Amino acid sequence: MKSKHIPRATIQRLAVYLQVLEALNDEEIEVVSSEALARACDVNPSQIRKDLAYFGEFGVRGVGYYVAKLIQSIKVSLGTDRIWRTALIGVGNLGRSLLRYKGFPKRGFQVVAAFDCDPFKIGETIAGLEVMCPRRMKENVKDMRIEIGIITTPTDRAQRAANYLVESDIHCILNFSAARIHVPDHVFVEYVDFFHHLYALTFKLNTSAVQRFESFSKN
Amino acid sequence: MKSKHIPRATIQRLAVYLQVLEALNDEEIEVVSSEALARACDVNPSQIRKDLAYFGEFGVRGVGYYVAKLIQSIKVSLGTDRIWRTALIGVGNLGRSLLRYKGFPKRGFQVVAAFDCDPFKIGETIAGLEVMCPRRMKENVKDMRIEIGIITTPTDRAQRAANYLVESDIHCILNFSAARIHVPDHVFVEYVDFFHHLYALTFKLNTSAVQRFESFSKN
DNA sequence: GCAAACATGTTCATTTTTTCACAACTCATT
DNA sequence: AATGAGTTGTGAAAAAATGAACATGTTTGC
Repeated sequence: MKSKHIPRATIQRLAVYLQVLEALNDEEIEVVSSEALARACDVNPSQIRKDLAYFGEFGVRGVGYYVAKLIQSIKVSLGTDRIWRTALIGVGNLGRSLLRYKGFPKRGFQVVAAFDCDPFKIGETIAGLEVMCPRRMKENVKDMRIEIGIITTPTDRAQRAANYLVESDIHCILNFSAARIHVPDHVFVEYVDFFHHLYALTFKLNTSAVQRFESFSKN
Repeated sequence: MKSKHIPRATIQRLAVYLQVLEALNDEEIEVVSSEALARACDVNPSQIRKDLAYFGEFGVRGVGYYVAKLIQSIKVSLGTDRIWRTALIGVGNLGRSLLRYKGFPKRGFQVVAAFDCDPFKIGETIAGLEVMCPRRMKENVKDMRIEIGIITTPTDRAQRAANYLVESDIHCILNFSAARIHVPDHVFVEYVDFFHHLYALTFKLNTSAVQRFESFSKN
């Protein structure tokens, strides 16, 4: 395997494989073929083999993939074979929900600090974390070894939150707000918005409705 | 423009364009060029022009795109120039948060029914909706003209929820649970999991760390 | 020990997506 | 009216992703 650029789509699929493999593991299934895994993930078997080949040779010819080992290999490939320490900025409804969410550690993450610029929220304790002023972010990021920032502010506060994060030397941002944010080149930003998925659905509904209409008109 | 298959990536980008355009509209900017929009969305200008060309000719040569008109055109293209009626299944933490979330109408959606199989939850009223038993789903879907189902159950209940939806003649499912669900071919499913985005970040962090290490070793 | 069945890793052809480059068109200015 | 600067829509080229095919390796059964 030679080092090469890895498609973003591959990373997304790896996340899916991981989820399906965890389910297989829970069912105490020990070995899986690319074909069986492909059926479960609704992709092409070669696709899976190729995706995995970017990172190494994890399977056994004539046998398949050992589920537990493959899970571990994918976690290493994605970088989630350890716990990443994150900070959350913006303690509104969404922020509070995330702070109270128990599922982070299982997926390789931990929220270790919460920030909000609202003086009424600063000092409040949520899920064991004291809400802090963003002005104190830089020192906290350093002291607490925070590597990822999660923005859950309202749209109009997102850029300021991003600025605080960048000034605190964080290069990785997960942005739940509706704002596009501008950061230096070396900073990675991922945008989360479940409406995008709803749009994908309405688009399909729409076009399939149009198709039905058109074939109806022709007859 | 001839009718052709439209890439999924195009749909996702349209959603981004829409968000940026709404922001421009709020700033009362009336006209935008593909180049300016491209900068804001961090994509290639021709990409934008081509994405839009799938659906029609929305711009004016020598001028650019009229923001308000383009917003409307994209909404029509995505099918969100109206309100879609959705039902939510699974009234846990996430389900409750979504039911209480005020932002649906602005994005073209409305949650008009909530289901849960827990007898202690049935009858409870959340955000003005009475939680109902999934066994009553089919009649409700018909009566209330529900077109999209949103699954917010625990992982092990997701498939059953999907079955209820399919039996109720719903062809569109947004699945927030961690389970892959199996449905007939004519049913569309979209999966929402923000950890996938975190994985994309840790992957990049990991590889850029490796690269730094490797170039350090060489010197 | 050998053959048959199985399944991976990888190459190669195909398909899809992105980017480039430019003709076509608009508008402001002279 | 003509010129020039600006911008779209689109065909062609380039790049990237996908899928099929097969050589390579493993296991089972006889």
